Amino acid sequence: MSERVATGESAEMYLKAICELMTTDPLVPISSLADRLGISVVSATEMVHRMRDQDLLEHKRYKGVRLTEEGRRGALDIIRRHRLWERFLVDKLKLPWEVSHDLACQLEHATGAEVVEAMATFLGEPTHCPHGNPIPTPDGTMTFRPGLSLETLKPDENCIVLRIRPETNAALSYLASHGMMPGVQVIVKSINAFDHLWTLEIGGQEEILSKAMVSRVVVQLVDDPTEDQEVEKEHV
Amino acid sequence: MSERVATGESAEMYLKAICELMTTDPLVPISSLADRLGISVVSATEMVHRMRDQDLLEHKRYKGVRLTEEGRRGALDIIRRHRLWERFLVDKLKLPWEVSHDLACQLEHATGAEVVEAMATFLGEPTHCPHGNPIPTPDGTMTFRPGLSLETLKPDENCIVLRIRPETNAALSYLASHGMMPGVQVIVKSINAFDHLWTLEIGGQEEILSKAMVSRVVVQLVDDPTEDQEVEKEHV
DNA sequence: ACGAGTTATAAGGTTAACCTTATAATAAAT
DNA sequence: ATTTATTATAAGGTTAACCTTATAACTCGT
Repeated sequence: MSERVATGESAEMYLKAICELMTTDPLVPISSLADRLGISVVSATEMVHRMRDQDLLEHKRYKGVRLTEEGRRGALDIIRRHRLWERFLVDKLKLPWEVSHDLACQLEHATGAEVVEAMATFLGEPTHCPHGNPIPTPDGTMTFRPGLSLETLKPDENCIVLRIRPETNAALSYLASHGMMPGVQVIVKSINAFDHLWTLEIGGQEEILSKAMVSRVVVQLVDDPTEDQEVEKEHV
Repeated sequence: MSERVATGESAEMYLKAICELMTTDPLVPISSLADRLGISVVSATEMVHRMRDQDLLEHKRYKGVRLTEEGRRGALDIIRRHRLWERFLVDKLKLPWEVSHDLACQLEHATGAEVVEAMATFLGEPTHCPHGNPIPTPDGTMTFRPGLSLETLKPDENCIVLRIRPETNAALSYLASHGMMPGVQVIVKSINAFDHLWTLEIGGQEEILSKAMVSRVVVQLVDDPTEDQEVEKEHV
């Protein structure tokens, strides 16, 4: 993770986007990529070709795109830079949790290895970003804390938020405004199967969220559901 | 100094360069500009035209370029961002003094007002960069500590280094390797008028520097030249 | 006041990263 | 198996920021 692998800011954005979209399927359709980056499919295809020529990825026609080992290294490098900047912005500069993502997007492209590693030391080698996602190590490893999607829970189940994912500013702001952030306790109150609305108790407050939002939250079950109030005190 | 005035990284570099070259003459020839930015005169001229159309500067044919009020504001904004990043890199990340300039050049373009001001607070509202140059205030003021060029001194004169200027990585590294940095005491030992070499005592070490390098150092005279050793202890 | 040297402009080229519109190839679903 | 929807490619355009080479305009020193 020492020398920069991608040429240009743009390629870095592509690598990061592919990495994020990879979680559902390792083969990422160019259309999803274009969609996420807010550019046309034609432009994305062009860029994919350029990146294929640089051995950053493979392209299976009509199927999608998959990172090569070199591409994966580059992607993790950028994600490391990104998440370290997020930690800095939140922990040191006390900037709001929700805006740190977009601000880090600017900074991540302007940071070489020397600065990133000095930052990591300065921040105390953090392992997770403020949104709960793991920070890749310099040797290219990224391990998620085991958890399950909030949408798999049933009413009355009790959990702690591990992370929000994928990270986009709009979603982060929205969830933050409902108190949804890593470390917070959530209890499923009821699920309306008809219009897909979830009523949740988030850190003691009752909130209603759509299934789409609920599906972005990864949690860890709290096995001991004796008295809600008691458990809450333990964990918040 | 809130909203960004310049379009693109490149324009920001031009503004900064003009501001630095302005110190000798308020009318900066395009050729000097091109020289400093390491680009062709034709390209610099093109860019100057674009920036003139954006009212960032005026161009007096065959004379040079002068910043408008808007351009000046933009330039000071970038210089503020740049010098705050330098302080961060040196003070917090403990990166070497000489490399901080180039690293800050990357970061300065990736930082909006919110981050810069949060940084300033975090750093304790510093007034000078690690090379001794003043950090502009958010309202667009920049005041130099009064000083004189080291090249105006005579043998046996005694001074403290205030700043190095203009900042370029090569010059900073070179001067740093000879112990020349703000706060250090310098005594002029002898000046060879023939090949323009200056023999100096820099922080107790005898060093030889060219006139070109000496001219980049701004100092403050030490009025009390009783016993060199004594004075040194007071000031280092 | 003229010629050397500087400065500006004109003309045409390059690259990266985007765009639109139109057509062709393939996958998936009836 | 054929239609529909997705995906890819072809063709041509745009913008910012650079480049070179050539020519024109101007300044300044003698």
